[in-house]
Amino acid sequence: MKYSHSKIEKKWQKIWARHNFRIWHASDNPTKKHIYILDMFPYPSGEGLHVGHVEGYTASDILSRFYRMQGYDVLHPMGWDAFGLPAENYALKTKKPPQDIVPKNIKRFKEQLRALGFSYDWSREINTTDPNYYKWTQWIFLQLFKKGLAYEEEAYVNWCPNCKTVLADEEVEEGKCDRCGTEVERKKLKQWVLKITAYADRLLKDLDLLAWPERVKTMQRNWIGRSEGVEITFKIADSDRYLKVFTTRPDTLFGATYLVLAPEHPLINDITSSTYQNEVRRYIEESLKKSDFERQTNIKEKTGVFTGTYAINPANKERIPIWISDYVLMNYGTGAIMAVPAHDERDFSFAQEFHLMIKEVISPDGKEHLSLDKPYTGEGILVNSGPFDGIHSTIAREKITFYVNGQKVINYKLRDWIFSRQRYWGEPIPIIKCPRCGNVAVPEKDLPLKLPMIKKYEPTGEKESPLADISSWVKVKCPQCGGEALRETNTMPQWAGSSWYYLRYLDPKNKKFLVDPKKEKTWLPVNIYIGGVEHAVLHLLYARFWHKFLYDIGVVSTLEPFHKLINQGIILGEDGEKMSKSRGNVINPDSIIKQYGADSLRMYEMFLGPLAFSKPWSSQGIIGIYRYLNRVWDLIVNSKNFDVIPAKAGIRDSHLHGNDKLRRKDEFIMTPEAKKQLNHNLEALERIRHRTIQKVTEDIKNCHFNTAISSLMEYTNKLTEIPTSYINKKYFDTLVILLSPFAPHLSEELWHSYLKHRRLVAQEPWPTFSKKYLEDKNITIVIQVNGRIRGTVEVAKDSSQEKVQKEAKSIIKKYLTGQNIRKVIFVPNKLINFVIKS
RNA sequence: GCCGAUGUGGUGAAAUUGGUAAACACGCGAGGUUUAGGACCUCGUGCCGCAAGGCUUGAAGGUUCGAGUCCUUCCAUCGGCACCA
Repeated sequence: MKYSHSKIEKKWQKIWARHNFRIWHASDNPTKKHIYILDMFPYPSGEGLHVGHVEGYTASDILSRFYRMQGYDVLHPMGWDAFGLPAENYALKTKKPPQDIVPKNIKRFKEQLRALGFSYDWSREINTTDPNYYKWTQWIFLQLFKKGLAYEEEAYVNWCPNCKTVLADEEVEEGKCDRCGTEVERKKLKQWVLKITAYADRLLKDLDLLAWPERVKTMQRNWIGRSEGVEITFKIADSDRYLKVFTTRPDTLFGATYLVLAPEHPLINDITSSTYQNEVRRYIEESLKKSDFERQTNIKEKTGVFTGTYAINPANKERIPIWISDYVLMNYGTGAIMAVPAHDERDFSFAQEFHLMIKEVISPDGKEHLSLDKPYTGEGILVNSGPFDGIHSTIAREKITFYVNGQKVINYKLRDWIFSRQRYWGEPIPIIKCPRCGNVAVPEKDLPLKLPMIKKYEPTGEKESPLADISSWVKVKCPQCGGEALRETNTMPQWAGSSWYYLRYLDPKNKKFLVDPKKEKTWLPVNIYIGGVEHAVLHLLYARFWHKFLYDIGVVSTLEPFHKLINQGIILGEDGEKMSKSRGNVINPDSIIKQYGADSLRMYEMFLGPLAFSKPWSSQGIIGIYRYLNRVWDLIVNSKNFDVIPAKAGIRDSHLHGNDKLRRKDEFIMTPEAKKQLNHNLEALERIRHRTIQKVTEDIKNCHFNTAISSLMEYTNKLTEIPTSYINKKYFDTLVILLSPFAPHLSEELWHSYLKHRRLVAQEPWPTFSKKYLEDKNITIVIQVNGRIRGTVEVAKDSSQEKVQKEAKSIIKKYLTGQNIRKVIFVPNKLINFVIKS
């Protein structure tokens, strides 16, 4: 019998699919040990599943199957993140509504996931575009609105002229739209904004609670960008106005030789002296035209303009000029800085450009230097700082802050989350704009506020979404005063639905509430969350924000949603480059499944290397796994290996051919050496079985799937060395059970049809190992002289030093003759090291 | 520039607390089987050397009886952030 992967896989997929895959359903039984293993749900694009999805989903499937066999109640759900631009853009291109396209894509994805044998609990399937789902997305928005955490604000925002919508800061990469690559523009627009900054501190601090990869935590820390500093007030000279600046280095205050305002700073009009007004106006116009990105690209060349006005440095009462420059950003700190060119690179280059005074106040060696050719940004001793001379900068920070009555403040780089999109395919924002009452929440009983079908969903390119055209939908009575009002026509961003989906899996059909508190307590937090690193500052930050908000209003009981996060690495093309259509190096999972089967694909991706590494695909490599599965099949089904030992032992079997060999397996006459070898192998086999169970168990727990597979191969190789007829069936049972999370179809087939078990292998308890079998009776001890290996000796386990030393000495006699042994280091069951004088 | 991760054969990679570096595979070489190719099976395969032996985990130091593993400095690759005062 040949291993026919496609037949076997179809057969078992059909069996698993009975009763909507009931065998994979989580039971919600509160008395059982439970574990929540979650995948980042896919965006069902028209492209279908790629090999990167397969990697993460296989890892989580192995874990799920493993924990089920270990007796856990496992929650392993799947769903669809289907709102957002890709579906809508595809709809525009094909002139079909997204409502038609999305279900088709979902169907394709679901078939592909099924063809890979993933053990999802499909009874909990969710879809972010389903009104029964987004009802609760809207509900969460309303709670944010009621707490004042969702509000409208007129601000400069990122506008993508191609996607014709605003974007969140997180969606802009190097000044470009992360979706289409178009350079974003700066537009002043009134937008819905979520106050994520109110949670900045908690989002930062609680990272310490999480078992996440360090780089993801670092990315979030950098993104939140907390910095402690001081606000210092400067008096404007010849005026009774004041100006606040933010600095993290108040110790350098005596070196502040000018101030700089952002071009958007509200005080500019009031303080600019009449002679400089034209110049200032021109400069501001120029810089407001630039996008944030343009302002940030030319880092070296500084531009700016003098206001003609001076301020008083509160430390030394010196008059210092006030300048305007676009290297100062309005939306960080106070939009104004004190410039200390001697100790800051940006201020230094600005001062050089405009010939402003550079005054040294921090010196690494405590001496004054006549001139600086570059700024010194480190700590040191204060000079030129009046009463503070000679004090170390770290101490002077406090003292000078107190001296000038500075206010300690904490600033964050994190900005509030711009939450409206001028596009059709998203959750409608449940707000009614009433000319009398202002923004009014849609009553909760009217949720979901359904997204209406529409003829033209092209983006308007204006601040309204295409929904604005449907007057029957837009015109509405104000729920508060009953007067004529209009609906908000903007929709939510793609990230809304994915910010809480892990909660809905717990209770997907609950009509009364987002999630039953009892179920929430049973399952949260998610124990293991697997997905790509590309969501580090988008989805993962947004979801943590919403979760913390839901915690505050009592919907969830844990501080954090995802306890352990695992990022799978990227699978590169065979050329070592990122897979892409234009490079032509894309590997299609469907064709791999067709050629080698889902089991081979799953197992190959796991064998490739550590889960978190980026690894290139190798079409030779998958053949290696395919061969291995064939060997397992042959071992159990065809028992091809039976003649190995006799052949080695010198029995001539050349007159036997093909199937004759199989039939004649019991007729071998063994030579004494062959018998001895066989007995030795059989004795070793039980220890190897236990060790393999231990290794595979621990490796799966640690997600070391590549080494788990290695030890399965070693175990299989050992079994192949012994004639099948001598092997107790339990050795094959163990192999198939251990293999089943990796290659479930093949395993079920062998388990059922050849090892003749009645239950599914997936429902078999995971095997256990016992300590007493883990170690050999005899142990090889390494013999070293001065730490260099000179030989080995086999002794009984736990032999005394005396005994080992005696034997070892005789083995490496030639290295010791005439030498003075100074010291002997003995590590029981490991090594013995003779230290001799040289 | 700052932050994070990673550097081991021809390739993907293994290696409890520091204790036989290169497990498991791919590739390659030789042989077997096969009408042939493919598939399969057996043996070999870090480097130098005929051998004895010596060398080897990005580089250089250090700690130790002993370092891929610990410490210091440096280099390279990948990823993230980047005028955030």
